Amino acid sequence: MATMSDIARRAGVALSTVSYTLSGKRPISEEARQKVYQAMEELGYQPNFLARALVTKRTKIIALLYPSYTLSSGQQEFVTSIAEMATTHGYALLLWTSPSENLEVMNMTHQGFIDGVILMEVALHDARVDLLREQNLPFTLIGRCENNEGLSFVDLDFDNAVETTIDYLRASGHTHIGLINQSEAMLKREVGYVVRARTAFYRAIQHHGLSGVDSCCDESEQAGYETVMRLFEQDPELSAFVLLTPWPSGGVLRAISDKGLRVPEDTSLVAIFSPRMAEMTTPALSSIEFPFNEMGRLGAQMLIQKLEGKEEEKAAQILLKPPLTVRRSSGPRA
Amino acid sequence: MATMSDIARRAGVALSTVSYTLSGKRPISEEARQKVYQAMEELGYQPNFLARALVTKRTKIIALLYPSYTLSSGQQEFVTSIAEMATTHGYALLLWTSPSENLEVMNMTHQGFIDGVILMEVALHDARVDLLREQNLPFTLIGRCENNEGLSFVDLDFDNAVETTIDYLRASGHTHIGLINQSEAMLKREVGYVVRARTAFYRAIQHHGLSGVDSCCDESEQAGYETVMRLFEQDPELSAFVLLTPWPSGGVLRAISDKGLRVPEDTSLVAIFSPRMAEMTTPALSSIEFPFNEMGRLGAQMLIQKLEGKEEEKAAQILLKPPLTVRRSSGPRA
DNA sequence: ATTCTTCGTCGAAGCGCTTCGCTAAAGTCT
DNA sequence: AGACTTTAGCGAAGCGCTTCGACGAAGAAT
Repeated sequence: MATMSDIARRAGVALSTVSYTLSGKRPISEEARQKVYQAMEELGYQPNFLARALVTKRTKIIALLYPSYTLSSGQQEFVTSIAEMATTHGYALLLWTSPSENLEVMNMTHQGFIDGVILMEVALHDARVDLLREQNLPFTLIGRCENNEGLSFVDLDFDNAVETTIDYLRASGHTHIGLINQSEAMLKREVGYVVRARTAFYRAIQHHGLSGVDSCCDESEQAGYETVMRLFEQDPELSAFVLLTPWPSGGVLRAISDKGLRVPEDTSLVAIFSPRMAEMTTPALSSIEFPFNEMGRLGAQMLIQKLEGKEEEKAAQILLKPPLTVRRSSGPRA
Repeated sequence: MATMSDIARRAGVALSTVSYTLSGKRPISEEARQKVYQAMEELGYQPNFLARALVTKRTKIIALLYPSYTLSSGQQEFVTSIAEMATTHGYALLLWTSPSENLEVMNMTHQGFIDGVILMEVALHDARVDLLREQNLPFTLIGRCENNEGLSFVDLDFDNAVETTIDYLRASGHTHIGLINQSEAMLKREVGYVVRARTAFYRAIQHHGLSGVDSCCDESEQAGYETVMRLFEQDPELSAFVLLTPWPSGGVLRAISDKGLRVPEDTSLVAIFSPRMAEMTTPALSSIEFPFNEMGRLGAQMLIQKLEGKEEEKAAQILLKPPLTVRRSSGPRA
């Protein structure tokens, strides 16, 4: 690999001249510029970003920090839109796992490699936030904590989403509603939207004088089946379900069908996840249009602005309220 | 941020002594070791990986290189398993996009930042392979080219998968079969499995004296619907479809249903993609069990072995032949 | 007692780049 | 013509680390 000093020698100029021709931070004569470019061409020069980063303290890498080894269903969909936004702005995306039980790792790893961080699966009380603050690393959240003072985040307004859903179901004549939430593990970790969805669910139920039950559900077809069966045992009069995780959907439908019920005539289903997922089932699921792409893009954009712009802008806090799209899985109670 | 020289000063030892205590590459007295650790503690020292990498020429970062901005359906599922394997071995994963029409980007970006590369959506003739070779960057493929001499790859044996599928359908009495392939764009780019699936399809059709039609299909419900309708126009006697992309599945089922046909009584469906996706539809799709996790893990492992081990092991070439799982979407022709 | 080995430590070079301060040469102004 | 600015380019310092060679002080061997 040719280095700058190779170029300098070959072009017959000083090392710094080469650097300045590349960066354009000082005027360079046309003549020198030509010689430098030619030398670069001949030697197949490629700048070493590591060396540059060591000096400039900027790597143009941002990290996507998620707590477990495997991303939970929804979170995966953020990745590409974040990566796209990052790439567009000349940043690369580093996937960074920190098992939430061992934050030590976060300390040691990648010091200096990362310009900023996007936090996923944010918990109500998230130790990572404190750590990041302490380390003085710029970061934004996709999701939010309980106390969000001074934090930049983009999140879906789950309270609103659940309320909208319950309103809609109530208006369709449903009085006994089940909530099928994310996994037990995520609830235990107090991941923001999981807790919020649950709370909002019971608040809305109570507010309208309805009757509701909820359950966590793992990310598999079978779990969906079992969860529905269990909920029906708790309340045989259930006529509607709200789904927060896509993978169990098939099992949910199977269980309802096994119960001798039809969707949407007897039982209504409303999903709060990616529309692409909602359209895979038969019948297609009515759903709150979870704007993964927009959220990912916004999160990345907010971070990049922090990195590029003047440090002290106010923390941007964005709460999206996507509409409900009615598909084939819901309707008036027969 | 405290640096090594801060530690050295505080501990009253030489800079190099600090370095050696950390790396253990030379013996250090217990006494010195203690002083160093204490100083590190007091100053909250964290090593700067950038500086280290500049010297050692290793960043412990591997890149996942994909050709477009957005990952196509299947590819997404590799990401987490690769990330997991990488993390386990102390590597981080960088998401790296190179629009296939502009490989220049690959040259300039991230020189020095990347120890090795995993290539996704490999085309039969893939310019990126040449480039990577030229740059002397270690890499492995998930997928494969036409000529794979000297390449390390892990791929699903699509020829075998398609043959197995056609065999099964034929044995079930189906004689007119449709193939619903990935998008036109991917076929045009000659992405390996897209081309191979198509070729293998017609080879198997011909071999058994069946009749077959194929079509590309974009990644949406609507596209699935339209594709099926189009294929039925080409051959009204179709009684089975092979699916290579999950998102259109809902639309495929809807179209079949609109035609007044039932699955599986009238029409059989077999998928070649992730079982999780196959279980979302109703009825759940029979499918070749695409081993995303295993492939991702193997791909990452192969690369890491290259990076860690002796340079010159033979290129590992792994071709997986997963079995067909029959679910509810297929059966004997009525 | 003298030489030969280890052992623990130190200083300095160097990875490939950016950037600062300086200096000639050339251009501008009275 | 002299003083003053501007322009283009040079050399050197330094980013934070690894690693090499050297060197006293012990301990082992003769």
